[in-house]
Amino acid sequence: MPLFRTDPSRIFADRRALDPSFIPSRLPHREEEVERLVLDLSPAARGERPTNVLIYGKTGTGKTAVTRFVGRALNEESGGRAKYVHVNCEISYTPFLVLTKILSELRGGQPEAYTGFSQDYVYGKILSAVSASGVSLVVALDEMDRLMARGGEGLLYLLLDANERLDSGSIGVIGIANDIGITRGLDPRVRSRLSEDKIVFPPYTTTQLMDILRDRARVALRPGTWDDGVLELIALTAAAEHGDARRAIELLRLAGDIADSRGSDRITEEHVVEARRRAEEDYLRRLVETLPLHQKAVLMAICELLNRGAPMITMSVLYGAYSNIVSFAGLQPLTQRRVRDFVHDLATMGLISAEVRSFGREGRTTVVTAKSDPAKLRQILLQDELLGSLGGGGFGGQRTLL
DNA sequence: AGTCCACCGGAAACAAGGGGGC
DNA sequence: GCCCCCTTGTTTCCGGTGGACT
Repeated sequence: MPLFRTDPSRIFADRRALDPSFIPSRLPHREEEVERLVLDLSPAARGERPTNVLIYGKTGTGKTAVTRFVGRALNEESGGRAKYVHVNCEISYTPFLVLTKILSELRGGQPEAYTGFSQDYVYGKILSAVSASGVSLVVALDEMDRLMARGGEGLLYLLLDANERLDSGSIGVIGIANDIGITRGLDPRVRSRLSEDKIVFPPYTTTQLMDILRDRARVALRPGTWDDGVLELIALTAAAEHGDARRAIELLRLAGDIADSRGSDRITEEHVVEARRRAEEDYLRRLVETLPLHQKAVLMAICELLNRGAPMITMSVLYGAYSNIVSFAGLQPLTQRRVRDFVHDLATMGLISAEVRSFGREGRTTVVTAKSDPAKLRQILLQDELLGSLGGGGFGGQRTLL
């Protein structure tokens, strides 16, 4: 029996319509937000400076989709008077990378290497490109949160201040962030200039998610392969997780894939349940597999301590366990300060929870507890070449590393 | 009220690596 | 070949600090 099916899909009519990057022709329940953003950017369409705007909302509330949607229209309809550039700060996560991304977009979208040039040089090139063409440049900084820890404020200052230095043309900024508190601690001048307008994207409700899913299903799936019951199950799942539309669409695609691979001619609730299980496991696996080695070792130490029924994992206990594991592997342990950062990172990812607690005379320290299933984590960690080899092949049973 | 523990967490310095200009 | 720029990951340093204990 062949491993792959080559006959046309029984489920999908156009699977791309369920891609995360797909921009649909209409955005249900975001009409107001679209209208508001259009209003903010309309000066740019006439070649004037647009209103700077801050956009807030949790993941999957349509921030990126709305901004791209409006930005694309701006590029198409302004007759070259405006140029919209969308920067994903997950990828361009330093001021320098953002500036080079903007410059290469201004020069036609070909990625160019600017390493070795100074930030000032790239900034100057942007200013002269804008000035020479007289264009209204609109820069959207998506996932701006990522940038703030790495000198994002300086970049914002440069972009917002650019208009003072331009003879012709202008620059407007759209800041897109998950956290509403992102402007706290910003220089008041930067903050007030950036937030000339603020748009908050509320989470989608279950019924709104249903509408979105129905829209997508009509384009992406063959008629008769889905029903409202299936979509509702997906919508309920996503609504439970702060109304995340991206996740809802991903689940629909995965459920479709599962139905397809089983040769079914329709998506059932069973497929959705299976999709949900796989999505969770994939997420965990991806997260853990991409951790740097020492961070994996820290996580492994936590799993081992829990495995041995350690009553409480304090920083010193954890550091001791981590040092053991790393030394086993013939490596030099990193300092406790660094491990502290790792613990903090793991907690941010939701893999563990870490809480600073004081014990009076016994001092103050971070206490770590499990958040995901330690046995499952351990299973994934043992697939790492180095960590897995520590048990001498037959590892994975009851033996521990400590 | 003051002490003291066991770290916490910010900041700065440092090392190494990738890359360009001259 | 040397110098400069940017990035990433880490170490070093050090001024806090919550709350049980005296």
